[in-house]
Amino acid sequence: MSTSAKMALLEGYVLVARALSAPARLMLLEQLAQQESGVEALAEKTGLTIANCSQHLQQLRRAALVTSRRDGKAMIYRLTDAKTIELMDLLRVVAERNLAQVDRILRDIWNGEDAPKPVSRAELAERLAEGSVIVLDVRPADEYAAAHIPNAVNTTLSDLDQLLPVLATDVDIVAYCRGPYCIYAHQAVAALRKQGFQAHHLEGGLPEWRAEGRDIQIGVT
Amino acid sequence: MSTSAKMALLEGYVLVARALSAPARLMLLEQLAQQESGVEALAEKTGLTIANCSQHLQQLRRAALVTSRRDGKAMIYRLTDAKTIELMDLLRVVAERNLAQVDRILRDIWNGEDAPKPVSRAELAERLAEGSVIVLDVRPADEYAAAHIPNAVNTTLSDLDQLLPVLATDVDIVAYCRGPYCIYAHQAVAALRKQGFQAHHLEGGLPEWRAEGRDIQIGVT
DNA sequence: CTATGATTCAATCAATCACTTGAATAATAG
DNA sequence: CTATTATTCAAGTGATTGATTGAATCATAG
Repeated sequence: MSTSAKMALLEGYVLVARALSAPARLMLLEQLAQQESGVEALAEKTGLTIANCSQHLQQLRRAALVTSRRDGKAMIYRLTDAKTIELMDLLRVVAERNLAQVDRILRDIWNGEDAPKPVSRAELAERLAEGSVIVLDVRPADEYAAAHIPNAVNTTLSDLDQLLPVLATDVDIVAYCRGPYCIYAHQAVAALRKQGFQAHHLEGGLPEWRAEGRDIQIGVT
Repeated sequence: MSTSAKMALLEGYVLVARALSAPARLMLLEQLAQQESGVEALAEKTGLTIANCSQHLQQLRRAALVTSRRDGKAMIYRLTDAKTIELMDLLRVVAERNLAQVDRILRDIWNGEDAPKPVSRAELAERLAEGSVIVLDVRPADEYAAAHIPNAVNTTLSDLDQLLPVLATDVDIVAYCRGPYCIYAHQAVAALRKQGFQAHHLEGGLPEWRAEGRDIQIGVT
């Protein structure tokens, strides 16, 4: 019992770790951290086939990281526990601290310079109230439509160039995307800074902003 | 670049998650959280063959969770970063919160009752100073010999029965082992409570106690 | 009750993993 | 230099994983 209980526990931990050890599943979890979703929506967002997506979701469910409920003929998945987001975040931190491979990719985004310090949510809220900042939402249009920070301008990385001419050069820009796993905001900030803009990225993403109960503009579902 | 950079980052995170997804490697990390060690010592502690242990260690090194240095003809491995311990701990918490399978094993240890609240390190230190507590070190003898909490009594689970008759029934007992991954202390406390003793387990284990700079009795190396 | 549509299951294949065995490397003792 | 000891490498085996395809399930609409 002594050793076997320990092994059984370890196998439980391993089940969770295994669930996090496929890029497809990390993408699914990132997406589910935004909002609960059906299989088809998740498949489209992640670029997986529906059957494959379904199987990854079931693997996540086996590890109890997600739960599902039926809504008509659709199955809706959601995160079981917000702790999972913390776990993914810590996974990211450990990887970024230790893995040269990851560090290099992040450096590439910033063209060798150090990443600028992120803007805290409290600071952004304050500056939003003053109106002394432009907020950029670098997520797909449908996610922007569902919910966004008030007065945020929606753009994608590829459309950013078109937006450049109309942006004021003397006002700070704060970009955000989905959250810590999402690098759209980083890439947008890097591109903006290259053009001479005063750009920063928001700490975390929309889910974190929302979780703090901050002001939000909700669209039609 | 946009998508491929993201995929490359995800693969980095996956590398770390994969490193945590084998029981053997979790055992190795738990052991390395105690102290840096050579391959042979680790193999013996974990019950792995030396070659197998070496390969797991290299997998951990590939994920940059451990680093190695040479000492004479021995390779000494140690944790790269204390954050890894946090990551393992959070992995444990998520698994225990969500996985019925894990919860059941823990319940089995406590015979269906809820686990008693652990004793904080501050509280134990205070009561040690008063002398109003018996401390039980439920780790293998060699680890006890290397370092232990002052005045702690060393025992193993199998030897616990022999110790029972000599223990005072009117004094609280606090048991500890390696840390959060180690369930010896839990099992010892459960056994003691079954016999009517006032037993609790220490929050964390010896590494945590040590990390706080608390009093410790160090043996010969 | 039958048809429809969303999701899951089942079967398959290539790739990877954990483990074992035996040989190869590297540092020290004699 | 040679023998010894600690560790790693290399090759092989069985088991598991991720992805694909097509069939099967299940709740609702008609």
